Amino acid sequence: MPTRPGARDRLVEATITLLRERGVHGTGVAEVLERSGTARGSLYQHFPGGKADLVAEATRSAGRRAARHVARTSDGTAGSLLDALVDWWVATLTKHDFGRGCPVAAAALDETGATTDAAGRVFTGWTDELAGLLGQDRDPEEARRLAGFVVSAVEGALLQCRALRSTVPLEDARVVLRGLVSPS
Amino acid sequence: MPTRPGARDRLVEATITLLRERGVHGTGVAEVLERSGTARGSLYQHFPGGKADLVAEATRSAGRRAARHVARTSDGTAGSLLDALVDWWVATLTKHDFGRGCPVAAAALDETGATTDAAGRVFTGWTDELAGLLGQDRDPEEARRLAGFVVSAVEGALLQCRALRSTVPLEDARVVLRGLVSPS
DNA sequence: CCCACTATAGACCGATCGGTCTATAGTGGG
DNA sequence: CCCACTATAGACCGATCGGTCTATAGTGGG
Repeated sequence: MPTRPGARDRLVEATITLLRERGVHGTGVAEVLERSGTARGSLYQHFPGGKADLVAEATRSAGRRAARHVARTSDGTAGSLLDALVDWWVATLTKHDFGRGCPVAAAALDETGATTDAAGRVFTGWTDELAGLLGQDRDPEEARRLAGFVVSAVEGALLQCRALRSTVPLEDARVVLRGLVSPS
Repeated sequence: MPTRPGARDRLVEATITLLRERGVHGTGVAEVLERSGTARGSLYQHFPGGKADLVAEATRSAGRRAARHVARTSDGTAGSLLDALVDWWVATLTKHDFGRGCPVAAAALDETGATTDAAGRVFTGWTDELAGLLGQDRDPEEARRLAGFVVSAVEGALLQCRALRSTVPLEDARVVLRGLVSPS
C-alpha cells in the first residue's frame, strides 16, 4: 500500500475534480476539505492566497498532467495525439455521465486574474507543443494557427458534449480535425 | 423615450449579462435584482422556479437573439455567416476587455439539469440552422457534422480568447473554418 | 366598481461562503 | 534536545447565498 499523499497533493487533487464538476465559483473550500480529508489550516499553510491560490495551482497541475498523459499515450504523430485526446475524453465523459469537463476551461471562465492567467498559460503550452508536431509538415505560422485551432475545437466540442449529453460533437471534431492535421 | 421594459424583460436581460461575466454559479440573485432595478417579489412571480428558471429562460432568450442577429448581419451564405459571427465576437471581446463570453457556454457548464438542457437545445438549434446553409453544397450528413464542428470551434476559440486576453484564437478559427465551409 | 394581476420595498429565514484563529500533536533535522 | 514545520480538529467571523413573506400601490379588464 502506497503512503497517503501529503495534504498539499490531496488538496490539489480534490480541487481539480471539483473544478471539472462545478467550475471555480461552484467549488467551495468546505467541500475541497471534505473530499480531500484535509484540515482547514493545512489549506492556508500551503496556499497562503487561499482559494484563488489553490485554484490556480490546480489549473497548472491539471495542464501538466494532461500534456504528459497525451504524450505518453500517442506515438508522437499529430494524428495519434488527436486520437489519444478524443479517446480519453470520450471515455471520461461516458464514465462520469457527462458530469466532468476540462478544469482548464473552468478556470478560463473565472474572472479572477490569476486564475484566467493560469488557464491561458496552459492553453499556450498545449498549443506550442502541438505546433511542434504539426510544424514537421508545414511552415511555422500555419502550424501554430492549426495547433491553436485544434485546442479550440476540442474544448468547444467538450462543452457541447456536456450540454447535449452526447459524445457526437467530439467524434465530429475527430473526423474534421483528422482531415486537417494529416499531411496532404 | 420608449417605455421602460417590463420587470420580466429586465430580469432576463440582466441575467444574460451576468451569465456572460460570471457564469451560473457566480450570478447572484441579489445582483440580478440590483442591475435590473427589479423587486425581489417580481422575480418569483415571473419565474416560480427561482434562479434555475430564470437562468434557463435567459439561456434560451440569448440563443434566439444570437441566431437572429447573425442571420440579419450575414447575406445568407455560410462564409458571410462565419464572418458575421467572428466579427461580432471580436468586437464584443475588445469592447468589454474580454470580460464577457457566451451565456450559452456558461449554461452548458452548470450542473443543473434544466440549465444544461436549455444550453443543449440552443446548440442544436444553431447547428441545425447552419447545417441548412452548408447542405446546399454537401450531403446532409457531412453538412450536419461540419455545422456542429463550427459551433464547437467558435465556442472553444471564445474560451481561449478570454483566457489569453487576445482575439487571436478567433481569428485563427476564422481562417481555418473559412477553408472548410467554402465550397471546394 | 371591484378584483385579479403586476409591481415595489424591505424584513426575515437557515444555509453556506471564504477566511482567521486557538489548541494540540507528531516529526525530522540541526 | 529542541525548534521549526506540518498536520489536525474545530470554534468563530462577517458576508452573502437563494428563497419566503408581509404590506402597500397602481392598473386594466370584466
